[in-house]
Amino acid sequence: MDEQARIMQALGGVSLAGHSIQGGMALPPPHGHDGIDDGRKQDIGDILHQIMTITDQSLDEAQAKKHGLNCHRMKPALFSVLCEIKEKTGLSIRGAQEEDPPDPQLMRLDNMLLAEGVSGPEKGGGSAAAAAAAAASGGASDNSIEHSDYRAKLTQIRQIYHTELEKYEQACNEFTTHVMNLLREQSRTRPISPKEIERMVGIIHRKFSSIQMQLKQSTCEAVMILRSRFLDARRKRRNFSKQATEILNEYFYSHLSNPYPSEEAKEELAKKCSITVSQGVGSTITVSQVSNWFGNKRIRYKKNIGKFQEEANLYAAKTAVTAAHAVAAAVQNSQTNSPTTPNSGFQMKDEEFQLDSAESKNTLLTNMFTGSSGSFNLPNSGDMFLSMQSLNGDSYQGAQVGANVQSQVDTLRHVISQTAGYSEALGGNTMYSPHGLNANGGWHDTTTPSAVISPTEGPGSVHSDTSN
DNA sequence: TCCAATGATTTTCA
DNA sequence: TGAAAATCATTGGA
Repeated sequence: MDEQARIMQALGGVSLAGHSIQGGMALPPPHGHDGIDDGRKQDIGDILHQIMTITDQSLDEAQAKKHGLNCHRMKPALFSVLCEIKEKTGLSIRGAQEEDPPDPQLMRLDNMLLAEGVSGPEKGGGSAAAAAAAAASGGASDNSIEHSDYRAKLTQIRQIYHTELEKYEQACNEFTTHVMNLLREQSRTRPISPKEIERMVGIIHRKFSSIQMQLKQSTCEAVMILRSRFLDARRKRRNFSKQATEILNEYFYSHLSNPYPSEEAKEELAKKCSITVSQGVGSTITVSQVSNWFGNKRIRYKKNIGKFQEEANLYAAKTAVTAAHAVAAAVQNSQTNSPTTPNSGFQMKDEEFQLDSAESKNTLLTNMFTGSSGSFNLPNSGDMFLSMQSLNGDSYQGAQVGANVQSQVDTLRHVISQTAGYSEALGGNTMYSPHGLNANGGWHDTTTPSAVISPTEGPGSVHSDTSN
């Protein structure tokens, strides 16, 4: 109403077709009385009055009035004047509200959403961010589970963002169209210039862009939370299962002279640990975790050898017994498998693991654990342990071993007890002697780190590492 | 709640 | 680039 009143006031004194227009019926006539002028003034006053009071009337009544006004003979002239005035006012307003510069906050949000892969073309749902985080965590492929989780959540955010953005754009367009239609409709009865409509559209877009900003801000917050959780999760740890720790410890203590597993060995250990590990969904031990474990183990062992002696004894004994069982099983196997050809040698699962029958078993066993030359030579107990396990599997049945075998085991134990490094382990009373560490606190320099499975050999094959 | 154990990360070095 | 060393941070038992 105020706007109308202002327009009406502005109309006061404006010349219309050579006549002065007076604003409203209530306004006093400025000049002298003229019969014809009075009549016209009356008409204009009527129209304006009706315009002013049109909103106070019922819809039907207003529609009827509106129609009447549209058909009024003075309407076009009045309308053009009003448009002229409105145009001037509109221009001044428009001049005052020139195009806003791009909001830096919005630009920041846009850039972040683009960097995180939320907005812009889909390229794996923020794989760049995930890769960056992976690089920070030290292993690109090792964190694939976490990455896929991250990516899945980011994709979820992306989808929600795009759905909401679509809804927002739709709502914005619908509202703009509605307002434009409304203004176009109203422009028949009140002066609304195209520029004014344009300005109104601009206002609507600005209002909607604040909603868009909120949406972008919320999305950014969600991404930040997800990211921080993902990065924090890297620090979260779960203890390895007992079996996994045992496997790693067994390898460590049996390779004490050179506890540096090769990449293949690490992979094999990781695989081995993952089979037995039970830490819930997605809790496989990775190669980098194996590396971490050995790194920690080496440093902690070196720092406090005394503390680890008991553990070393335990694992050394375990390794020796496992080996003994494996050999006993092999002996048993040779006896049962080749009854008609006792001198043809015995063959185990692996084809490479063949022995010349000319050697007596005791000599064989002695050679095995003293590292002396022979067709069957175990380099160190570590390789022995793992190789034997893979040869013999976990299904070794002690009951199958007869008295003869048992005596072989006893012999073996005796032989092992004389082998450097494990003498105390089987003696029980004396402490395990840490070997491999040199005077400087470092491990002896060995040729190549032994592997669980040599790349050139199959499972269960025997290596020729004589570092022990 | 404390604290040792331990997995992970960061920094330094060869 | 891998390992050592230091450190952080969580876990789990007492």
